[in-house]
Amino acid sequence: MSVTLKDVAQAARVSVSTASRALTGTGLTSERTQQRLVRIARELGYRPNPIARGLKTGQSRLVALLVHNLTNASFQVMAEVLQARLKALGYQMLLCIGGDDQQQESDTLTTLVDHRIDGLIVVPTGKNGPQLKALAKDIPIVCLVRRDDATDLETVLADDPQGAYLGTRHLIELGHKRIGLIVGRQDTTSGRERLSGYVRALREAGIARDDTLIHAGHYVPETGATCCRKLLDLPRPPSAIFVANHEATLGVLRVTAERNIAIPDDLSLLCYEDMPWFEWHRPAISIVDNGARDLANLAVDRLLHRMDAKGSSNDGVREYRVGARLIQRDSCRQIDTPAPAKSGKSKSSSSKSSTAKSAKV
Amino acid sequence: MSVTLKDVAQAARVSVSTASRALTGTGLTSERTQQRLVRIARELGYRPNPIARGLKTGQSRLVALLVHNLTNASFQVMAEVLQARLKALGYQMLLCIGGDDQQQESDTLTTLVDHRIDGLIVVPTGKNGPQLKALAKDIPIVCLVRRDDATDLETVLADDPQGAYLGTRHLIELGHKRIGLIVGRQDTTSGRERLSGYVRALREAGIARDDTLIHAGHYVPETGATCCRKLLDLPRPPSAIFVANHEATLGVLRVTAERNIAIPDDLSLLCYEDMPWFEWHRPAISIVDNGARDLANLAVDRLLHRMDAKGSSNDGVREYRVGARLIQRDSCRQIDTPAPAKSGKSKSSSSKSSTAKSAKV
DNA sequence: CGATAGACTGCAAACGATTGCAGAAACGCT
DNA sequence: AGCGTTTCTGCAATCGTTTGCAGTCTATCG
Repeated sequence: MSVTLKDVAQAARVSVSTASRALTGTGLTSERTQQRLVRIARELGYRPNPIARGLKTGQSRLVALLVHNLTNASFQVMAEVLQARLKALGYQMLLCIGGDDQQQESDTLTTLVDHRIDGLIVVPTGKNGPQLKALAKDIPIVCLVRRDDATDLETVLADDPQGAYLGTRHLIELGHKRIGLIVGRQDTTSGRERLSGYVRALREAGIARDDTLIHAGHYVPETGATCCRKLLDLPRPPSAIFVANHEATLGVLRVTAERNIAIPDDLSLLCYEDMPWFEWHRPAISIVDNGARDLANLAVDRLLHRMDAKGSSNDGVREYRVGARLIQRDSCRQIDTPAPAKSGKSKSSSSKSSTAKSAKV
Repeated sequence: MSVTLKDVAQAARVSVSTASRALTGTGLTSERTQQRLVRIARELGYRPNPIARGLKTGQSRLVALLVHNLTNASFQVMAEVLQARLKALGYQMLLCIGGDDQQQESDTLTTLVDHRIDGLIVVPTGKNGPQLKALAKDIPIVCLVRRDDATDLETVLADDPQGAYLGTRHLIELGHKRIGLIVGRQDTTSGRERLSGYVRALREAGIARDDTLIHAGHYVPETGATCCRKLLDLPRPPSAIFVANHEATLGVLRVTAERNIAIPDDLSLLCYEDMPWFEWHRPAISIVDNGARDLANLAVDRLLHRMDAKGSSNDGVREYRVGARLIQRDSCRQIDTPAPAKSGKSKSSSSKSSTAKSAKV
């Protein structure tokens, strides 16, 4: 069907081997034939067959990204970054959705290695640690966003302790003393780390930790809602809430809307991770950005490095952190007065200028 | 590295050909050896090498899904559905992000055919019509969500005329007479079709079409915002807005929030396409669902059909529509009174029961 | 001028499967 | 027993590349 190396060789009246060498540019052919073959190949529209090549070389020029779902906006931008970077390097990215099912993820994994992918970037669910570990012997693997404790794979992570610290400190600087935290379960690394950052910021500011202000749960909207209710129902409710996950944010927004709580006037809201609609929301939601772009870029870098330095590639470093940064929008407000009695219905209306920045004066 | 067919054959003391036949189950081997080989293969952990197989058979058991981005939630669920279905059939799905760049999409396309994918499901951007057309001669292609007018490829579409009709009629039934429409550009099929559905519903209801109520533009938040402003600034603003795209919805929500317009009390809002946060938004946003799941399923069906009936597979039908359906939530309100003077600031507070359904009484 | 190194080139064997063809074995039939 | 069928098996070619090895040619040098 398509034109093969043999066709090119025939057209050029050379052997296939010469054609191969000329086109792959091994430098073992004369300048002249090399150029001639390149020209002829182009004229004929020759495209090397990656399957045949793969069979011989054992490489596929395929790199897989395995995630468990795509709903997280961070994954989307990471996927896009990876796609772009890898393509530029001559690799095709395979984006695979593992799903929540352990078995399905495992199957996908084996299919991928069957296809002899050259590298794998995976957001580990923690359900297939052993398999990953075994696979890592054969192909370069880099973990992204999460660490799999069952393995000692190289991992690229957001600096969660620092991000949570940054966010909390921001709220403290705005004058908040009672800051509610809705965080991930404490049996996950990210849950623990985000809590630790929060705690550290509090301690540095000399604010006593109040465990009634701290709620942990799964990263789903429902968690956000129930935790938010609990916080608001406290005898002394917080003046600010730090939601350590975008899914949970949905629940919080819902509850505050239901209770007619104005953000940021009645309550400041800070969120971890960005969503495209956050800046379109009214008020636009301030966030701690986990740096998805940087994460993705670093992940490719590490993976490529491993793919080059095949085998012995143990640099010692196993964990890379990329810094989080604060993006101030309109959902956090300076508290200057020592908190006047909450009216519970103080309609905030417009005044777009009530952002953290401008209120700082 | 891994165990090959030859290893299995040796272990079983048969030739590779016999082993091959036994394991692929061509029925040309004796029951006994067949079973024996299957057993041995399993014991040895034999996994056929798809690359080698592909080289010989010209098939790859790979099916690609090419989209231009992943931000649209519909694409996410479609991707998940396709992944699941295809995996069950023994195919691996390749999810590829074409991006906005025509060149990049084109490159991806050629890479895919280089890799001898068995089939392609593509959301056409319209930028690579000719290439798609050419490719269609070699591999089965099904277009999804959009039609590429430059080709006559088999296409699976949402029933946009019907969806828009459904939504508009819903608003009319709620008593709305002046219904703003923010729709896609009229040089796109979906833009035209959604407009046509809107117009038809109006006509059926005997409502005169008012072109000041109709605004078209790109599917981005900014469009939503500017169009929304124009609508609200009308001497006689609409009592309901139908936004024919989820991105534009962001802009609309922003503007209504800025202007302190209460939904649904001051303005009913209906949106095309679902987003995960729509039902968490307050008020939860009613939508016309384009049936992403059905679309995806139908697309696989069609693709598989083409892949089976290779070559002559021209059934005549080139376009499949899957029905849209209305999902009522809380953003549309019954208009019973002949529209009392708009106070412009009527704070709506809570009363969660003001949904379309309950207000119907 | 002849030897020899160096630069190219071609032959042929891989890579790991599938598959047409032909031979071998087993079987039934006259 | 002889023969034709049927059923199973193995040989070897093939898919489109890459690559070790050996051969050819040119050029350079003594």
